[in-house]
Amino acid sequence: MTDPIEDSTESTPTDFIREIITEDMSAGRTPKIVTRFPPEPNGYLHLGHAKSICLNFGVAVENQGRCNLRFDDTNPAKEETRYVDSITQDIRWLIADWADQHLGEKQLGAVPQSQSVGGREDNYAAPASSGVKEPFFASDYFEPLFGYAEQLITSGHAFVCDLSAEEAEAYRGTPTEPGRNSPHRDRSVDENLDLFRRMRAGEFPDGDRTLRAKIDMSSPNVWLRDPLLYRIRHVDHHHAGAKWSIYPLYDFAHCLSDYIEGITHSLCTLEFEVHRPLYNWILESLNLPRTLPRQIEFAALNLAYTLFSKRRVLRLVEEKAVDGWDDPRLPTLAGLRRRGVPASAIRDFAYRIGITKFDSLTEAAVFEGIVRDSLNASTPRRLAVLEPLKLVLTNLAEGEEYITAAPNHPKDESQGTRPIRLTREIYIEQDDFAEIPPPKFRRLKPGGSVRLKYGCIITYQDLVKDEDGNVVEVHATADLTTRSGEPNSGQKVKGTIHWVSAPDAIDTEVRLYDRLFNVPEPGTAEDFMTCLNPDSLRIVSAKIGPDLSTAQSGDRFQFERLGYFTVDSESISSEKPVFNRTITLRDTWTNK
RNA sequence: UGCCCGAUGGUGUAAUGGUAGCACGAGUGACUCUGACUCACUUCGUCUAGGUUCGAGCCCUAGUCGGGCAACCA
Repeated sequence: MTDPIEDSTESTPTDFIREIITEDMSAGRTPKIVTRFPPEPNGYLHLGHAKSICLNFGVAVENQGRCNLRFDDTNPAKEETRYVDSITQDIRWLIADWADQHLGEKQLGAVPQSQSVGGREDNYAAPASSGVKEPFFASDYFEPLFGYAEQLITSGHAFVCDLSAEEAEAYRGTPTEPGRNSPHRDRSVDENLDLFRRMRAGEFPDGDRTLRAKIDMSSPNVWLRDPLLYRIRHVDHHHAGAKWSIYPLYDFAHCLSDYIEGITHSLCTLEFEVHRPLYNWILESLNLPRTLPRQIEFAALNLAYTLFSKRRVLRLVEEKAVDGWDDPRLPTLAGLRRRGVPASAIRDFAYRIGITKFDSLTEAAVFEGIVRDSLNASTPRRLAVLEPLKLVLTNLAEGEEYITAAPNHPKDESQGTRPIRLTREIYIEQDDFAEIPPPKFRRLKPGGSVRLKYGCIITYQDLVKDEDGNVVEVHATADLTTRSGEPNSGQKVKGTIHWVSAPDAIDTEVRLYDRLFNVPEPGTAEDFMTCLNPDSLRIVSAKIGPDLSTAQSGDRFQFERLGYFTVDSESISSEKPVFNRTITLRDTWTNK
């Protein structure tokens, strides 16, 4: 395989971030591009993360660089190992065979090495080139981070503050009013150092003291008003263990984690824009020997009819609106995978939407169109009937049968054919018959004819109703001379419908997924739980043939005229495959 | 009533002082043993007002509208 990017259906995108990076490269500001994807292990990855992953890995691939996977795990109260595992798995699935060789990981168990750069001590977390690897963890940097905090104290850039959370908030002022200096702001370096070390030693209870940067309480940017650097938390850490009773906050940990890993471009979403001066302030206050990373912000993804926020998705899970984090209706990577969406479709989508600083709302049709495109090219075709109606071909005898070789793909002959058996009794889709048809109805109706896909042309004869007046059976006659290979096979009729032979038919569960919300922006509603689409999941008992009954977990098919379906990965224990509908075919008829 | 950021067809984006283009959607038609795919055609845009310039979507000023920021979250 050549450059994997060239194998994508999309050409390499250009955007303002890639322009900056290209310029930094050509100006010689950095010999190699290193980016990072820094998830917090407190939830599942979703489509919004995929945009960031594809940006960070894309930039790395295009510049022969590297993208580190780093867990931003500085808040042990909210983070869990199970999320570390799911995130790692999701990323590997998304980037495998595309950017995998650009994934930066470290040697299992490695911690940053102290090295001397230009006579100054430095900490560097090197990527592993071979051996057993694992992702990077911000929590592996707690020791050097502590050292950097001591340096900040020593140089008069940080102090220990005894204010409670409520007091600190009151001292901070408001966006329009300046804050006031903490009464502890002018402690001596020695006292600060002593207090900070005792914080680490666990001498004080949670919330008793904090380490704060000493910047400017009257800054118009509230993030520069002596922001917190460390807080006391007597909790064990899922990765670092029971060693710590103080934990660094995002602003302190993130910029230094970037630095320690040699990140050149730290790409994040727009809400961190106002943090950038602090990001730079911390790094510039430390007299670090290597080139400093540069933070650049871009707009997060918003997709119509869906929600990304972890808090909200968690509520959907907890209140059982969906069936877990990998529910196929969720925009989580795990959910999309289970839904049958290929990783390549998600990558194409990430490229297609572009990178800007404009807070946009992407139409659902963009994503859906790309999923259809990616599935259309090579997904094998099958016939399946979702809501069966019995049809009897009255001119065929019981036991009479005709076998046709049906192509597995209309444009890819290399996929070969499979046998299809036409018999006296078959099932057709309820929607494909109308006793009183609407205008331009091209399916079976009284007095009309249609073609059975891969079968022959049939002509309506009569119907059978139950006592409630529902059509329970349709009778028709088959013109066997119109079968493939027969003299009249070229005969035209207005419609073609799909069907399954009754003796061959097996009942199996098919889950028809639709959008979870019925409003474009559920996140802006008073309560998004009131916007749930009651029909987001419909379970039907469908008729499938023998060519589908042995399908394996993860297999994908197009059920002709219906959509794309995949075998549910969580239902493998049952003898028959359970199918999830990935997406319908484009439909230019139903809405007319 | 502070600071930061943004604004190009219905939507997402490109044009980096020199012809406003692409994709998706929508509409119409062709084709069709999938009302799919494919193909053809059509529709539709630079937030406002000034300024600089031979020339402004792009640069400057002011305004309007939208987003973000005052967690011991990230």
